[in-house]
Amino acid sequence: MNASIQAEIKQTKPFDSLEQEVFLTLLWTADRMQWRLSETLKEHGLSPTQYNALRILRGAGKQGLACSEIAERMITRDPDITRLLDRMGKMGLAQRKRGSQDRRVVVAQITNKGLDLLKQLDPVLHQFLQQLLGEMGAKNLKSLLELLGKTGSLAARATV
Amino acid sequence: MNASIQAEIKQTKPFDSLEQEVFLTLLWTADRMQWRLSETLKEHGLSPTQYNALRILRGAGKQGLACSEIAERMITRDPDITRLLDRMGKMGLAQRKRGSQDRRVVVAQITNKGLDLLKQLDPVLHQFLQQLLGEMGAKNLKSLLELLGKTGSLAARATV
DNA sequence: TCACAATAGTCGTTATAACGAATATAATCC
DNA sequence: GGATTATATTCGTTATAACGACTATTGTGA
Repeated sequence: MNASIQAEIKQTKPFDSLEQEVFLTLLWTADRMQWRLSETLKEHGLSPTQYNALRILRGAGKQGLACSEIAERMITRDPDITRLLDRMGKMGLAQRKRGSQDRRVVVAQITNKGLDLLKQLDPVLHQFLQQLLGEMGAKNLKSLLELLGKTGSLAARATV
Repeated sequence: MNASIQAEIKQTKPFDSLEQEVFLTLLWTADRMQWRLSETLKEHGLSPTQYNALRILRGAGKQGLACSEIAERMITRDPDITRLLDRMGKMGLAQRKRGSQDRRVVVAQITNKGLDLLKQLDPVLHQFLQQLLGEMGAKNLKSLLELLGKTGSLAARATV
């Protein structure tokens, strides 16, 4: 069944264990998907990280969001939100200001330019996802989601 | 079911589509797993990329492998194998030489030091994977593998 | 209220990744 | 067989990521 993936990573030997096979296949699949995403976003001058942050800022609305909150919501962790926002500020997609109550926090907001860019990207991304995963069908996608949920909660636990 | 993942990425709004939910969950899960792996490998002075390359070189045996072959087998794509091997060479884990038939190719081999390191890491990684995924059970893992196989072959296609 | 700890970001530095151009060698095609 | 194209890798450069140390601000407890 997974002969194709095994062929893709040109693994000649069988995997050491089922767990290893799942682990490698999961990382491999995610890496290819992220690559596809970055190809798509590149045409619009964004990296996946920047797109992710922009979506988060749009979701936060006008009141904006603290840097630490942004970090928590990122799909791919980025330990240095400061410079990520620097770059996005330079591109005119986001802006920052000191918090008024707690002057330690820096609140970031999406700009109108950022909103416009996202609006332009929404149908692009929708189509991207349909092309990438639409063939799977709802039933398979739901099963996958359920299994990934179990897996992810294990990966998120601090126990390992 | 996926309430926990949704909580983890602090997504307040529901996802735009099932495809998007699967996509984000997959990337998120893989990112957390890779992070776990890098924490584990860090204690031994390796990055996931280096570990991956080292495993590939071990699999290739004594005759070694061309740089381009290594690139194809990597779980996470790395466009610059040259410098990856530079670093691993500096660490004494790998060595390179020009191919004898085709003098364009550079063949890389794992060193004894590299083999020793991997031997030391094998049980560590086995335990890591058991802790990370062992609870899932064989049935779930096999289902996950099958679904990832379908997904991955879509992501690998050059069509999108 | 004053020291001390905790929190939120920033920034200097080093390491690694990404992008292209460049080099060297091999294969191919008049 | 010489020009041309393809292949394999290297390397210069820029961008981004990772790791810590540092600053500013707030909370806390004697």
